[in-house]
Order: sequence, then structure tokens, then C-alpha cells
Amino acid sequence: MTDSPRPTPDRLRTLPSRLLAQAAQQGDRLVTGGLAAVGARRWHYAVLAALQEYGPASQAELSRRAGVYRSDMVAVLNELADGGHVRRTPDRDDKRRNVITITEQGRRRLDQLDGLIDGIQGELLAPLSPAERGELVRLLTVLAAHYGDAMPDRM
Amino acid sequence: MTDSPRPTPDRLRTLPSRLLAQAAQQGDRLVTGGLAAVGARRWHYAVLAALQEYGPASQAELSRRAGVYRSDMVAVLNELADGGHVRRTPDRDDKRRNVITITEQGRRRLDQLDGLIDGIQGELLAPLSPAERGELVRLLTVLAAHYGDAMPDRM
DNA sequence: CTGATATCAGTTGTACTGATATAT
DNA sequence: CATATATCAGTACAACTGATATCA
Repeated sequence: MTDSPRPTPDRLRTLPSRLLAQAAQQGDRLVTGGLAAVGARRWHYAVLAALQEYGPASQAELSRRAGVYRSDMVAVLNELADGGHVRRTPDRDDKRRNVITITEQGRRRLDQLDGLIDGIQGELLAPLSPAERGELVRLLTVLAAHYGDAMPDRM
Repeated sequence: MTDSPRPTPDRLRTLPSRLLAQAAQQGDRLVTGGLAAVGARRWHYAVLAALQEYGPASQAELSRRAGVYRSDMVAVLNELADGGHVRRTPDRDDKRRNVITITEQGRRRLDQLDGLIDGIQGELLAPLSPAERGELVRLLTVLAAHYGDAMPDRM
């Protein structure tokens, strides 16, 4: 009686955490590759999009919006500033802060990246019908909302 | 007319590749943490499961089954062999190969990890109904099958 | 010869930690 | 004092590359 019924023979191929990892990895490959082709990286897009959608912000605030660590944000903003996509100006009201603003050039860059990223999502989800894509996004959104509480602080 | 209609305001929060990355990361966290608590790592589980499901194999064959690089497989098997979960024996018919066999102790280990991993999947998918979990797995499986062709060689 | 195998050494990228100076 | 900010230095780990010796 020490034998319990054998688990599904196909553990590995049906394991949700593994399937998620596989799909996410493929997404990363496509996105990273596509962005690299135009000299951008993932966080560049995330930061530009966060800036455009919610307006100027301090670096710490941006970290929270985009999900980047404060420590890593520095390098990302250096690169974006070097490219002229973003401006760093000291905050007069709180002298600890820099206020990050997207530039006109940054907006054009974001438009370019938007198109690129959108095409890549289509490639990533190619075998799914529009309804299935919607359902997948819905399910993943439910999960994301649930993790929200348990996620790290991006300290 | 250079202005195209602004894309969804909520790009970042609805971007499939990002949602996948988030969910996969949470899965990794849970799985890695759970396995670490009993002194195991992700590849240990994958390799033991692959061995039990498809029988003994060479290291290269195992790499393909489990999705580990040949170069990284060496260390994984060293650890599994040190723990007595796996046996490495030279193949008489093809002297390049080692034949990897799961031991009785390895089977017990796999049983333990199976229970652990199963519990973690439940935690990972907690907010989804059984039907939704099934649908998510189905969609991800379609994606995985589609990537199959384009995936790296695990050289 | 080509090709596969096991192994080792090493790079890259990203998540993540820790500390510091400065300001609130 | 405790807390938040920007910055820098550095760790841990996984994915990935390249080379080598051995053998089919």
C-alpha cells in the first residue's frame, strides 16, 4: 500500500508552470530580438510607455509603474537620456527626486516600438484565434491581479 | 496626418508577452522556492520525471527530453548521482554514451517532488476555476506545439 | 571524413541584495 | 529620529556559446 496511483504520464508536457515558462521564454526571445534590431531593450519600451501613459514621474515612481528595480532604472534612464528619448530634471519641490519627462523624440521612438511590439504579439500568439487570444489575456490578467499582493517591491 | 490613433492606453498591463512573463516568473518563484525547501532544483525534477516516463537514456537524449542544455546536464546529473537518485553507467554498445538510469531512491524522490509540484500548481492557479485552468493549459499547449519548430536545439 | 557525445570554461542578461549620500 | 530617493557595487542563477577529446 505504499504505491499511490502514478501521476499523469505526461507531467512535464502538461505542467502549467512549465508551459508558462516556455511561452514566456518564446515571448522574451521574440521581443528581445525585435527590439535589439532597432537598438532598444525591453525596459526602454516599458519606461517610455509608462511615461506616456501616466505622465512625468520620479525614478522611484517609474520603477513601480514599469516593474523595474530602482537600482536597474538608473542604467535604463542613462541609455534613454543618451538617446534623447527622455529628460532628467531635478525636482524643485523635493530635492531628492529627478523628474523624468518623455521628449518629442521619445514619443516618436515609442510609436516605432509600439508597432514593432504589436507585430511581435501577433507572431507570439499566431496559432490562436482572436477569441482565444482574448481568453488567454483574460486568464493571465486574473493571475496577475492575484499575484499583485505577493509580488516583490521593486525596491 | 502623421498621427495614428493612440494605441490602448493600458499597453503594458494587457501586453500578452508581459503577462506571460509575469505569470511565468511567479511560477518560477513558487517552484524554485518549494524545491529548494527540500534541497532540489527545477532540472532535478524535470530529469527524474523524464527518466521515469521514458526510461533510461543517454545524456544527450535526456537533454532533448527535459529541455536542458547538454552542457548544463552534466552538473545536474552530478548532483542527482551524488544524491543517489540516478546512476551513470557507460554504454557498451556506444562507447561515447553514458546510460542514465533512475534508482529506487530516485523514484521515491520523484514521488515526493510530484506531490510538492502538484501543490504548487494549485497555488499558482489559485484564482482560476478548474475549467479555466484546463482552458489555460489548452491554450498554452497549442502555443508550445507551435513553437516546437522554432525552439533552440539545446545544443 | 562528418557527426554525435560528454565535459569544461566562459559569457551574457536579469533578477535581486546591500550599502551610501542626500534629502524629507 | 525614521523614511524615501538616486546611485553604485556586487551576487546568484539561467540561458547560452565555444572548444576539446572521444568515439560511431
